[in-house]
Amino acid sequence: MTTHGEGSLKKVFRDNQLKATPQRLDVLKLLMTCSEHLDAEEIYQRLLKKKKNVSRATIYRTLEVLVEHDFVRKLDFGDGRMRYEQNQSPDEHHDHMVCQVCGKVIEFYNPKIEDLQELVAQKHDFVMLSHTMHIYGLCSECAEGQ
Amino acid sequence: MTTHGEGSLKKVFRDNQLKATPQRLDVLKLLMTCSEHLDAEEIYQRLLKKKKNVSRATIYRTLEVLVEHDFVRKLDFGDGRMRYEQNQSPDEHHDHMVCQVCGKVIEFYNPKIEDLQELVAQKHDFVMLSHTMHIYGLCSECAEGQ
DNA sequence: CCTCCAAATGATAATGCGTCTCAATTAACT
DNA sequence: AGTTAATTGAGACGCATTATCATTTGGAGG
Ligand SMILES: [Mn+2]
Ligand SMILES: [Mn+2]
Ligand SMILES: [Zn+2]
Ligand SMILES: [Zn+2]
Repeated sequence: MTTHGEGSLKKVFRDNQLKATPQRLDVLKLLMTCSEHLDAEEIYQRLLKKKKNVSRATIYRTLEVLVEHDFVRKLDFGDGRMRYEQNQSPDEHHDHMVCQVCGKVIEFYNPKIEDLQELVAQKHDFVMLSHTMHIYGLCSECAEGQ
Repeated sequence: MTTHGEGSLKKVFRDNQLKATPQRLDVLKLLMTCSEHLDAEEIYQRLLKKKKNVSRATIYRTLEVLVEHDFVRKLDFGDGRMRYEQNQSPDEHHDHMVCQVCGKVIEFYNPKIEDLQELVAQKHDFVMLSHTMHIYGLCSECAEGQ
């Protein structure tokens, strides 16, 4: 949970030969101070509310750049649009549980599953570069109300 | 690996109050005799080649019906289109490994992972209704050629 | 500061998968 | 065979995302 000053954020871009534009800084700052899993439109709307006008095209382009450089993870929960979350550190991986009623997202990390995934891949002479694991169902609150 | 006669396929639809139209039978027969993971366009093209002209709209509608009734599984490998595969039996689940170079799909089933997924869900008071697990990387052939 | 230019932006057109509409057709029951 | 509600085909439409291109701008160099 490091606090990110303005300069620190600019460094993120400049260290990668990218211009530190106000639009990029706005998008990155929003994601760094948000624990939710936002889609592009939600990012656009939240910035609007803060009088930060960034075009949708630029939001998509910035997200692409941030994903390429591993500052952001792009997630597909199967509802037709991609979601984005900060990627605190490249080694801090987690998977997701998504409630099909209220949309709540629960994050989890299970080292045993991670190890087994690697084993399964090896068994098939497959080089695992990434994986996705999504559990869909009902969160405790939504299961309660039947 | 049961062989499916024409009558057997018609039964699939009629048992569910659905008309056994030639278009639906064509789509179902193709999927039942195919071990690949086809998208809607590929299904359309393969039927065309066999002089079975089924409109794209009907293919989508038929797939929707087949998925609803658990004869077919709809898969999302994250490349922007859905893929479909026969669902031999409702209890015979498997997950997928996808080569990011050649697109090859390897199917696998790991009971330990399945059990752990259930445990993780329970730990969060989450009712798991389904899950997806995709391993992305390089198949043995593509890893070989560097 | 001032200049310069490749990189970035915004507006909007284009793409692509998938769904919807609606008139015409047809499966299946009597 | 006649009836009718379900299904089909053709094309319009929706929506998230990407591409285009004229305009703007970050930041290096002077
Ligand atoms: Mn997350
Ligand atoms: Mn499969
Ligand atoms: Zn819920
Ligand atoms: Zn391969």
